[in-house]
This record gives sequence, C-alpha cells and structure tokens, in this order.
Amino acid sequence: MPVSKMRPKSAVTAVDVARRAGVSIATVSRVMHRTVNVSEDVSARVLEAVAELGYVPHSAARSLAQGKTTTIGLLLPEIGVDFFLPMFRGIESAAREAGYDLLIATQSPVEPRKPSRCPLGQHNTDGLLIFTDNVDAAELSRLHGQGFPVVLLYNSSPGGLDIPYVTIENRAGARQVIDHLIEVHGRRHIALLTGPSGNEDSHRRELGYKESLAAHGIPFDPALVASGEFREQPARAAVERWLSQGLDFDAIFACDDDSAGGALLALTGAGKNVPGEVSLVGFDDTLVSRYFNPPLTTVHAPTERVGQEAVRQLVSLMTAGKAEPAVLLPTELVIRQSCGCA
Amino acid sequence: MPVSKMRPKSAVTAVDVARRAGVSIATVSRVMHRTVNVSEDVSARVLEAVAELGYVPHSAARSLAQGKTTTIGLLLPEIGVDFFLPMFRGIESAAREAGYDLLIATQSPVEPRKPSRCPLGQHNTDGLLIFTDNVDAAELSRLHGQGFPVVLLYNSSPGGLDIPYVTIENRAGARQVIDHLIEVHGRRHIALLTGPSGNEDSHRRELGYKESLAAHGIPFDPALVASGEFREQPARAAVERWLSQGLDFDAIFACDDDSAGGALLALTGAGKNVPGEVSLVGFDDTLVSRYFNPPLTTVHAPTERVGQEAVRQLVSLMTAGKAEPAVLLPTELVIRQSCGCA
DNA sequence: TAATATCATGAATGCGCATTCATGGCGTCT
DNA sequence: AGACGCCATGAATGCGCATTCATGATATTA
Repeated sequence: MPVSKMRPKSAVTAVDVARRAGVSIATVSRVMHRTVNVSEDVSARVLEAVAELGYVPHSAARSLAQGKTTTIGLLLPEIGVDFFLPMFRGIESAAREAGYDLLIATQSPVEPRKPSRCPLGQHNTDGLLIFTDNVDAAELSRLHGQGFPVVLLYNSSPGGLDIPYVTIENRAGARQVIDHLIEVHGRRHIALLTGPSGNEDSHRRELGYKESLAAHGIPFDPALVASGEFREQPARAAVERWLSQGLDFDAIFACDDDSAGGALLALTGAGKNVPGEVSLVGFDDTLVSRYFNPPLTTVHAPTERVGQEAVRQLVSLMTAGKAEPAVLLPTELVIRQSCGCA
Repeated sequence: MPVSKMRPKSAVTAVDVARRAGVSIATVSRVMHRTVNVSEDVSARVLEAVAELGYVPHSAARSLAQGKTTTIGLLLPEIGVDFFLPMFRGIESAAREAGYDLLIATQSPVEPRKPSRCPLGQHNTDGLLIFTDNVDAAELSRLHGQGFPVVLLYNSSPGGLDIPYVTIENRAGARQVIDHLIEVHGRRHIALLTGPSGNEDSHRRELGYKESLAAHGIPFDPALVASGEFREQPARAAVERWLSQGLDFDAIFACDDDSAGGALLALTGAGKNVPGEVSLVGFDDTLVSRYFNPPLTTVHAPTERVGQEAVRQLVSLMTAGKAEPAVLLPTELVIRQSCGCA
C-alpha cells in the first residue's frame, strides 16, 4: 500500500541527501551540525547534495529528536495595537539575533476558556514571553512550576511567583512629568486619568503622581481622579463629566496617550484652551502623540528595548537557567507643547 | 544510562495519560481527536486523566506523525511598521478562526543571503503568506513548484508564476482621488510622488493617475513625477527640489501617506498654503494621516481585509487545493481637508 | 611487526504521536 | 443455535531526525 493520504511525504529528507552523497543519514546529520569530525571530502559531498536537493531539515522532526524547538512564543491579549509595534521590533530583532523563531498567539481575555488549552507552551516553544493582564494565574503557576522559561512583559508576576519580568520605570516617569507640570508651569490642581483598575502600569504611574504631589506639598484629592481605561472614549467621557461638574483643575495627567487623546477632544470640545487654561500630558509616547494639536508632552516608554531585553532574559533563562528577577528600563520625558512649553 | 541531557523529557505524554486511564495510547489519541467510536466510559476516563495530568499533545510529534503542522507562516521584510498593524489583525483573526497558529518571520532584503535558508517553509508550516518585494523569485518558484501553498500579499507573483495573491484596487483608488482633485478642485497640474521603483502598488497607482489625467484631457508631464520612496524624508527632499526649481504644480498626489507627510513638511516649510495653494492627497489611510495639519485626504486601503482574505485563500489552497488567482479589494476615498474640501 | 589508540563512519534506537492492522467480544440474522 | 459481521480496543509501525553504539580503517607505539 502506498503512503497514506494523511501523510504527505515531505519534499526531501536526510535519507535522500544521504543516498545522493553516498553516506549514511548519521553523517548527514553530523555535517548539518558541523559538530564532530567529518572528513573533508565527505563533508563536501554532503553539502553539495544538500544544495542540489534543496534540503531543509524538517523542524518538527528535529524538535522531536532534540527535545527542543528553537522557537520563542509571544502571548498577547491582542495583536494590531500600535503600542505593540516597537515591542515587536525589539522582540523580533533580538530573537533573530539569538537564533530563535517567533511564534505569536493571542489569547483573548473574554474568551470562555475553551477546552483547547493555550496555543503556546512547552509543546511548541522553548520559552514564553507573556504580555497581559489576564493570563490565567493558575496556568502561569503551572508553567513556572514545571520549570518552563517564562518572562513577563510590562507586568510583574502575580501571587508570589518569582517570574522574571521586564518593564519600564513607570513611577519615576510619572513623577518626572508631574514635577514638570508643577515646577515649570506652576500647576497645582492636576487631575488624573488612570488606566483600567488593577492595571499595574497605571497603578505605578499613579504612585509617581502622588509622590510628586507630596514632594511639593500638594494634598492628594481623590475627586481629581477618574478612570480613562487607557482608551479614548472613556477618557473623553470622564473629562466631559469633570467639565460639566465644574471641577477645578488646571492640568490633566493621562496615564496613557490614548486617554490623553480623549481628554484633548473633551477639552477642545468644551472650548478650553490647551495648554493655556489646562495643561495636558500623557504617557507612552505613541506614534500619534506628536500629531496632537497641540503636540502632546508625554513620557517616552522604551518599548522596543523592553522587547529586546525580555528576549535576552528569556534566552538566558532557557540556556543558563537564570535571569534577572526584574528589569526596569528608564523612561524619558518628551516635552512638546500640550504642557505649556513653547 | 538515563535519558540523555540533550533530551529533556517532555512534561506529560500520551503514555502517562494512557497508563493513568488504563487504556492504550491509541485510545488516548482517538479520544483527543474525537474521531472514531470510543465507548462512553473509556472516553470519560481518558478525558479525566488528561485534565488531571494537564496533558497537552506535543505539537512537534503530532506534526511529524500527521505530516502537517496546522500553522501558517507569515513572511515579511520587517515587522514593526504601522502599515502592517491592520494586516496583522486580519491575519491573526482569520488564522485563529481557521484553527491555525501563526509563525512570523522577517527576511531582511539586504541580508547577504546567509547559508541558512528561509526560516519558514514546508518544514514548519502548512502554507505561507508572503509580503514582500524582495522574495527570492527562485525560492518562490521552488516552493510553488513543489506544490507548497503560498499566497502573496500586496503583490502579484513574479515571472509567470501563477501564485494567488490578494491586494487592493490600486489603480481604481488612485483614479478616484485624482478625479476628485480635477473635478472638485479644478487642479490640472498634479505632481506625482511615486514609491520605490519596481514597486507594484506604486506602479498601479501611477497607472490610475495617468488614466484620470487622460480621461480629463490633461497631458501627462514627466517633469511632474519624482520618487518619494514611500518614505518621509525622500519625499520631502523631492518636493523641496521641485519648489526650488520653481516647478509649476497645484496639487500633489503622494503614492502613500508617509511620503504625503514628507510633502507636507516641504510645502509648509516653504510657506505654501495647503490646500490653498497646493492640494495634497495620499494613499493608504495610515493611522497618522488624520492627524496631519490639515488632515490628509487619502485613499483608504482595506488592509485588515487583505489579511483576512489572504488567510482564507491560503486555507482554501491548503485544504481544497485551489484558490482565487487574484483577489482585489476595493478602496475607499477618504475626504479630509488637505485636498481643499471643508 | 604486533598490539593498541584514534578516528571516520554506518547501524540502530527512540523522541511522542497518529494510524493501520489484528483481536476479542458482542449482537444479529437465518 | 451456529456463523458471520461489527465495534471497541490494543499492538505495532513509521514520521524525520539526533544520537549512541559498534565497527572497520588508519595512525601510533613498543
């Protein structure tokens, strides 16, 4: 009986190469890995056969035999958000440099936990990069418990797990931009637009905000805080609410640029002059923030470096078994005009 | 001798499940695939064991045994360009829907053709999505010749190969926006900023441009054409050159939004009023185009749908063995203010 | 020159799984 | 009631490769 329909024979295998070169498959394998001693002429013959036949080792077979996949998995809540772009860039370049392939999957937070498990794991990757607020903590714990290499992006590990993570200096960045608002522009009634509740970045930025207030002897006023959800519309709605309430504020710190955009819409919609009457600052320095009118003063997040560094830590974890428990990358204040600077 | 260091035993295998459930691995496999008849109680026992042990089939092994990988490869010249974002979104969602994983790799065009072949291929994917001007035509031809499913994004296949592709209606879109410039704003000296030479999108957009001119009895003037390379700086330089030459034009059609941005910089830098003195239009409708000042009138490219459709065609090719030779998705004119409209 | 170490190479094994083939138990039909 | 067919299940095979073990050839030493 011929080969089953279910098993399409792969193009050209090591056997073909071996036959062509008149050697055994073991030798082919040895040549491919340039690992042990193979005589000069045999090696040349094999290489020639490889070239002529266009042989490419079957990676599934190689994975199976070696017990490793040389691919890194990236788990995201969603793809296609512009915030991720620089991160992709960093991850891709670092992974390529380290000789790993990249497998990307999204795990929708709302999804009703299908019976099919996480699409990424020990079965198809050697290590995982996880960006998310919503990884199942149990799942994480299971992976980590089994010694599977995982590095978290933009989030520290939940519940006492000591999973390495790399993120940015959220607190210090926020502190710096608020300091600027107070010291340079004399603002004292600074409203805060937070991210989704429970979001760690948002939380730390809020900490920086409070820290700056305290350092300048300005009391913290809970009335000046609302959630912008890291999205334009909710932020806009929140600011419109403030406006209609007649809340007294002379600046807004949006915990991310998207909500800063929403705030800007609300402000200009209500005829407020930015930055004349109200200073506006954001966080992240996304692509579009420089196009705001006025251009947004914000805190640059070194997202590309976060991606790179995360891959490096992961590779270190996979190969050496150890990684920095936490890497904090410095932010940078980007002064444009929405704060009041020329 | 114990298991070699090189072969870390995978967490839990079908054997473990089988033992636990008191059945054979064949039965475990059958249950996992809910394919053939398995008695109710046995199936339940197996499922229970699977749950208790946290069994996840090893995908490399499965690939090897089945001769397929259930993953789609995406080959790009680079990641991290905002143009790709909506495409990612479309590809990811369609792939997920069809039950495929997504493997992404970049193939730098400049790279000196390392001995290591293309990172994506028959060895680790069931089919390939390729976006690029710079795939090695020979490589493409080889893949296609071996019957490996490939779908091209935003480019038709080179050299007589009948590889399916999906792209947008470049010609019609360009035609439409030029018609608008002529008919609505009375422009007749429309300069053209092309993409890199050889770029197919750019070429077709140029065709639409000429078509519109011809339809309105306006002679084509080669002096009004320069390359913007699809990038901001070269475009800016090109327009500055025009300006210093005193070239007579009352509108610019940039073949993509990035070069439109460069043109805008050159124009406003020279004190030209846009759209008062010069109308400016672009192509693609990228994220930032609405933030230009004035907001850019452009042609919306349904990039997300391109991604989706490409996956659909690829899946069709992989499963049914056939796909549309070409899919052209309609564009849409996005009128903002840089053309002169209120 | 005989014995031994060294090296290049081939044969054989197993990675984890899907699949085919073989078998035993059961129901069904005449 | 006997023979046959069907169904559930287990045993065995192979996917393509890396790796280990065995072997024959060559170089080395006494």
